[in-house]
Amino acid sequence: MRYEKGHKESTRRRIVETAAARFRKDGIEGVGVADLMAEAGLTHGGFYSHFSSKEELVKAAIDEASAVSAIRFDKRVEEGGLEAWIRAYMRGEHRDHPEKGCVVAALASELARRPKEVRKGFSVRLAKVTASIETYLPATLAAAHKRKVATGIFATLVGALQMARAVDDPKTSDEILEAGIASALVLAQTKNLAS
Amino acid sequence: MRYEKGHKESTRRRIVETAAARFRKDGIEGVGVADLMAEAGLTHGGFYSHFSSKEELVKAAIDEASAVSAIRFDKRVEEGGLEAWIRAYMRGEHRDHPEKGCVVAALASELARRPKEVRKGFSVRLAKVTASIETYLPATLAAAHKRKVATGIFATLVGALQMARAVDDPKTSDEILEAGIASALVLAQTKNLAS
DNA sequence: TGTACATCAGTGAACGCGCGTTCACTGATGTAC
DNA sequence: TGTACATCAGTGAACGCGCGTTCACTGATGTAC
Repeated sequence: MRYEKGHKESTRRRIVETAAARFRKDGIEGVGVADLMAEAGLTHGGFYSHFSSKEELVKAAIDEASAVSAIRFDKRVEEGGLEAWIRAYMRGEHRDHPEKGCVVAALASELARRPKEVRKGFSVRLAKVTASIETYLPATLAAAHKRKVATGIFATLVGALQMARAVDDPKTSDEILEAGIASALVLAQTKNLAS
Repeated sequence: MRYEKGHKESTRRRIVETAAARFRKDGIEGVGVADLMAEAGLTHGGFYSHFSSKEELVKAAIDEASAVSAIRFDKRVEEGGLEAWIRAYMRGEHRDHPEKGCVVAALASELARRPKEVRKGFSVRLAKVTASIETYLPATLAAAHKRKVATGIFATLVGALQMARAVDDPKTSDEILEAGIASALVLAQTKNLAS
């Protein structure tokens, strides 16, 4: 072989990482295979020796982005607790750089239209993030209620980040981020749930 | 003129309404002009006597969908209060029919990538919905805090609905809707905010 | 050690297709005389 | 009242373009003898 061992694997990883960033920045349908390959320093023809279709890359890219997010979440929460993660998630930097950020906030509405296989990987990761959040909630909450609140916290952050990105006025956008922090913190301190 | 007065206006409205539904269902980039015109019972060539570009239709369709949502919100909240609206928003029927539902949940992540003019109309509507929610929050909340909580409630619903749509398992999806209701209700009953 | 051959990641031209957009045209009706 | 003409919403063929995908090819290297 003319390339050293592991060369193909590292090329594949480079394509997946490029795609994970570009999909979050420009949307899945907003990025073409040729465009992506050029950004990875390759020509488009070679794409199909790595993936059988664009959809297969979509799945790999979402899995990759989810995994990286999960690792970053765990690290942040270990260092500073749930509140530090909430504040980090709602930072202006996160809003302004979707390509490096949460894949749920960047692609949720597009993800709903993808084939089941793509959504499967996403679901698994979502469950893990929610489970992690649960462990940081007040002990007074019943187990079943912890799950609900954890899901609610994540939903609040995802919704707020998306709204902050979609709004046209920077001041309003900043206010939405602040509102997201305040609301997520209220949920994080919930002592018990009705019913 | 060979068509009765107001004919063109009603055709235009029909195109906008068709677009408002299809964009929410299949995404803005997932629906073509020809496809849309056929669904409205027309041929694609006539499109440009109504709109100067697809982007102009996108703006009109989002304004239309936002206006209809706002009216439905006001009606629901007048009838049954904030809790009734929260429960209606988080219904399985809403999750399963994005084409008739909230435009924010259906398109938020795509909207962030649209030109400023499109986002402008969206921002105005978002502010109105938030202002409406505010009026139903506990009087013990300071005015500035009402805004934050109202934004947080809407963010929670939007995020939860999107997650419920993206997840691959129906049971998990139902649980997310329940979590969205519980969390939004916690926020709706917040008596005061720290700081 | 030197030559012939096999390997295979990556190349780049070409494919059919659907996109947004343009434009010369149609034909039913209202208006002018 | 009857004929000639103007109007203009809607038609449908055609445009250039970029998409995802295919495929014959390249050329640097490892292996066989």
